[in-house]
Amino acid sequence: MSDQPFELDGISNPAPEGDSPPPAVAPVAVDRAFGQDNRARLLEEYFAPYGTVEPGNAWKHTYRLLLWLDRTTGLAHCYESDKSQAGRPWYARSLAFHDWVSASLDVDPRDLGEHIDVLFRRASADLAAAAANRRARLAESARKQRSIYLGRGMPEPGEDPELEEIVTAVLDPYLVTPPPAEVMRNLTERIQAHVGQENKRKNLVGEGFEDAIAALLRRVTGVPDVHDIYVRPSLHDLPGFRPPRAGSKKRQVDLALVHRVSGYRTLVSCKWSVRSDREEQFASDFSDYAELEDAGKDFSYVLVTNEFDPARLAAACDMRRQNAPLFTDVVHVNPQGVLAAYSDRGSNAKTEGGQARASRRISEKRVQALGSWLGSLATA
DNA sequence: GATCTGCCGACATCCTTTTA
DNA sequence: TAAAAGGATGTCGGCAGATC
Repeated sequence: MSDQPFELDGISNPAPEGDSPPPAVAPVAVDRAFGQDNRARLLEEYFAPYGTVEPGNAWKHTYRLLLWLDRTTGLAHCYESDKSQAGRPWYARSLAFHDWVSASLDVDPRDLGEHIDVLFRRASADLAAAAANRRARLAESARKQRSIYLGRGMPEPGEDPELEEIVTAVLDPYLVTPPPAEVMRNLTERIQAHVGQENKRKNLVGEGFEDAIAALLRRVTGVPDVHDIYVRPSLHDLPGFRPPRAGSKKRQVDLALVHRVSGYRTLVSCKWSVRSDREEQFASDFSDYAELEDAGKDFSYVLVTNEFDPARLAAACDMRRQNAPLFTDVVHVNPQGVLAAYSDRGSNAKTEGGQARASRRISEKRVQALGSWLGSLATA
């Protein structure tokens, strides 16, 4: 893959608002910066310079688009942050993964953050711009709303006395004069926005992962010629599935592929990460799909994930329905990244049961690489 | 002490209903 | 009829108790 042609300048540090006019926002981002239309626009922009995608590079695009740095460690996020703190077992694994992914993307480990997380950073910039526009638009009515309380000492929007106190207490020895109230308010608003930003990520990662995989499917040579690709379709819009009974909730699937010649159907569940409640959902989803299957023909059920937890990854491989594996294929963005994390040299772990089990699933190819799955679809 | 397991909160979007 | 409000749904990571 060539060096990042996608323009990222200015994403991380948008200019402070001040008196400057509100920034321009793409129309699709005005109300729903994280919505599917804006995600589609951002993906289109991202992939435009590349044209088609080699299956072997699919994981690089996925990580450039969606992987992020854990703010508490500065390392590529591959596990829950509380267990990834320095000195704890997953810190060593996070270091190993960060080292591996930096080398594989051919970037300096210190600069990795500038090369990944494109989708979230772009959508967040749109969100901030849209919020600035909205504030500017509502400023006049806000002024009217506050006017009847003039002189009553009403708090200003964005004021956070506790946070201001922390900031001024720390900086006090270095300040010649206390910052003006407006400057402090602007600072606390920016700190709050920065801290609150991480909570929004999961809203983008979820469907953003599905969109990114769909975008790759459409760009790997051969796949769109051989398969019709559906993103979050209703099940009954796919051939061979019937609508649910009246009054029952309609069923959706994350992604679906239908072979253009044979009509063979592949239902895909995309989950960036897995928890046990989601594992249960896999089984109940499959049972719903099977119940609504109306053509009397087989279909595949595939999991695409970026889960690093060995127990969860192995469990997904081993889940069964009746006398067959639940998932036809378990696809990981890059199993080599998982193995790199497990191979950390600083770990003092005593038990390796889960890791050994997950590693075995990878070596047996039960966990398949995204690239090889895409390649197999192109030739299917 | 490490790993496994399950629950929960924060959030955004999307769809439906209500209000002006 | 358009805008606003309300509610449902679905996403994920964080967290903590249970187990090994």
